[in-house]
Amino acid sequence: MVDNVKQVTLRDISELTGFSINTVSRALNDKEEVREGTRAKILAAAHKLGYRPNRLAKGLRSSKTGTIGVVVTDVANPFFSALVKGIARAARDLDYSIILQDSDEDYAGEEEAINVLLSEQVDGILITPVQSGKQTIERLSESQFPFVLVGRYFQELDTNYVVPDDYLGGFMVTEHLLQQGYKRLAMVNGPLHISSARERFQGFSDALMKYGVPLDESLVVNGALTVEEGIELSRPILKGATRPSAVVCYSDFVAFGVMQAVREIGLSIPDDTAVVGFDDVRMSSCLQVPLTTIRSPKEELGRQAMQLLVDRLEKNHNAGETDKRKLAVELVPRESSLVKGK
Amino acid sequence: MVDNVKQVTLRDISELTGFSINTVSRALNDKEEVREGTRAKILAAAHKLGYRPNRLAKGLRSSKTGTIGVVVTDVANPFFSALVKGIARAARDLDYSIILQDSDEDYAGEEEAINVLLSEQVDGILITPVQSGKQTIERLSESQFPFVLVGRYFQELDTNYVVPDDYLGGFMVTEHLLQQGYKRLAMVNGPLHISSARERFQGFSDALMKYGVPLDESLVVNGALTVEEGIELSRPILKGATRPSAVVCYSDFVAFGVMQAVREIGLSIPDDTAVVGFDDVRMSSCLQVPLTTIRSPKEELGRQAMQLLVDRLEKNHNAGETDKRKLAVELVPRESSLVKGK
DNA sequence: AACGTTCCTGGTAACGTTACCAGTATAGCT
DNA sequence: AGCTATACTGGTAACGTTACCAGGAACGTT
Repeated sequence: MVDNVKQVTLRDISELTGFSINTVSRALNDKEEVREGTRAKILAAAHKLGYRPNRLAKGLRSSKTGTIGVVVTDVANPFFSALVKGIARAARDLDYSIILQDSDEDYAGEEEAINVLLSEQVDGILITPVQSGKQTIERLSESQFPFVLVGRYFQELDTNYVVPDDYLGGFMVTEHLLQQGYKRLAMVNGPLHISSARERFQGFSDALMKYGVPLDESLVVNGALTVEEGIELSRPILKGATRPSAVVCYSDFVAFGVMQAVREIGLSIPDDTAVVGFDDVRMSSCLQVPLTTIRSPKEELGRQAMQLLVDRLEKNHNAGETDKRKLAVELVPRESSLVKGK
Repeated sequence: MVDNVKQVTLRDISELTGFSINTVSRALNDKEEVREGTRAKILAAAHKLGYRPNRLAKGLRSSKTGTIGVVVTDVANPFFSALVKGIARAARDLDYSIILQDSDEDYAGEEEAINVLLSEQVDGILITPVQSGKQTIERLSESQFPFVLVGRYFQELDTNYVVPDDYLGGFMVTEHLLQQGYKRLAMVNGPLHISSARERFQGFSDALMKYGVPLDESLVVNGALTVEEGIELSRPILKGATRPSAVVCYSDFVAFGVMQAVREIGLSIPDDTAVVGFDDVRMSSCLQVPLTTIRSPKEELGRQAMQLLVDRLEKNHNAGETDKRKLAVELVPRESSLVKGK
């Protein structure tokens, strides 16, 4: 029940029941050394008054706030909002609160966000790093402050992280195209400072190698994050001399842009040009030509990251070693890459 | 800079500079009664030590935490994540933090979320109410706790709110269809306990009346929120005896579902059946047949709600009267409702 | 020179909670 | 009955901050 809102304190319960504040505190925190009858009376009084512990005071005294800071690069992006959803769910289950910060894919913003979170005395931080710099994360790491990277990581840094297996994803989707018979593969990739962009490219290129198909560097472009960038960056490739028969995109968003560019030129999907994405955003299956993509377990990434962080905080669970997780991804073949008649 | 992470206190600065804790506090809070030289020394020391105020202690003492609670029904929904984005941006600008809770479109979840937020001593709450019950909000209202409803509101409750003009949106999009020559209009609406569903329907029905088109109740169905529900609920209507020539949907999501159902039956959009949505989610323009929709100013809703709340908190700005805002929406006509040759 | 005024600074207490230690009462033992 | 052990309870201090009041120095005024 959302009872009255003014602060009810241990003191009020103490006065109502006649027990000291100490006893009241112990009773409410399930400490053992309280007589059952006493505890019952106190609990009843607490309920009656609508007692709600003051987490500030609790946090100040015990230096555990039960609050986790979360920094994402863009909440409005469905990938990250799904991640946040997973984090929020896990937080509720584990009885933590989350303070959300949006870095807007900006390095200074990330730094500022972390500072605010530290000022808020959060117990730990979950962060999808911007990755245009790594000092911030390095500092956090050196300071021993508990944090977990989610969705992106630094290969060269020894930190906890929970990410999708982007390399394998890149490999799988490329192999899929090759098996479908597509030969001239292009890639409209994200900015290379982002780990997932690098890994997906690596998978892409390794798959080509495995199938003996040479990598045509003129068909690879980097830096696309949005629909618009997908359109802009794919145009030159699609209009170039050696038109690709299939385009691997950094994300579903970018794929939407590429699809638009393809149609703009008058080509059809998938007959003239196959397009594949990454993430499996909700809408990708709703397109008239549904998008082939790699499904990453978005909510699960958030859930596991949260769980990992809390485990570290509460159990001090092998605090020495870092925990690095790459979650399995899944190829979701749809029409945008299916050869007619197959 | 993300400096070292261990807590630096006023005490540390006090010891380093030789001034008392009080003076240090005053200097850092820009109080007037501190000599300039003193202030400079203190600021320098604070910077050197990497001082970061402890917001718990600050909040405990001053009963202002600089933290706002945010409750949404589903962060993973692009409409709400855009809203959160706006809130997060405004929060950063206004120097507030936000604690995010996801009620999962569940009434008990909402109640729980609010209780947690109160326990966190937030200064105020922004909430998109679930609306399957209103007691929670009523209690909040009675208790005088500062809060603002965002995106949804209760017509019968006198509270602050910032919502899109759903009535007008429903009216505009319906009028648009009628002007395009569509006559047999269906509506796949959301659950009627949600204010926006009721208002959009009202706009729909008033527009029909204005144009002298009778409302066919067999073409109206309620309760759709997701893509799947859009598919399921529209099927009977589309397969019914009196097939509609156009379908007004509760949201873009629902419209995606309806579009799928339409194609499934073998009809084409917009020639056989026009489909229009609501919200203008990012992807709606990327479809092969781009979706006509009503654009609601999602980030702006969040921004204004935050601004309103903070104004109330800080300026105690006409605390008596509630502030009710309906933001303008915009018709975005696209192919999914454009008659050939027009 | 004595006085009030202004400006700056420090001391003390408090916000609500919990940790630690000390105290009291009861029970169990000889 | 007297003793120790046990079970429960209360007192005090502290977390880091700010509000309030008081004190002291420096200055100008008469």
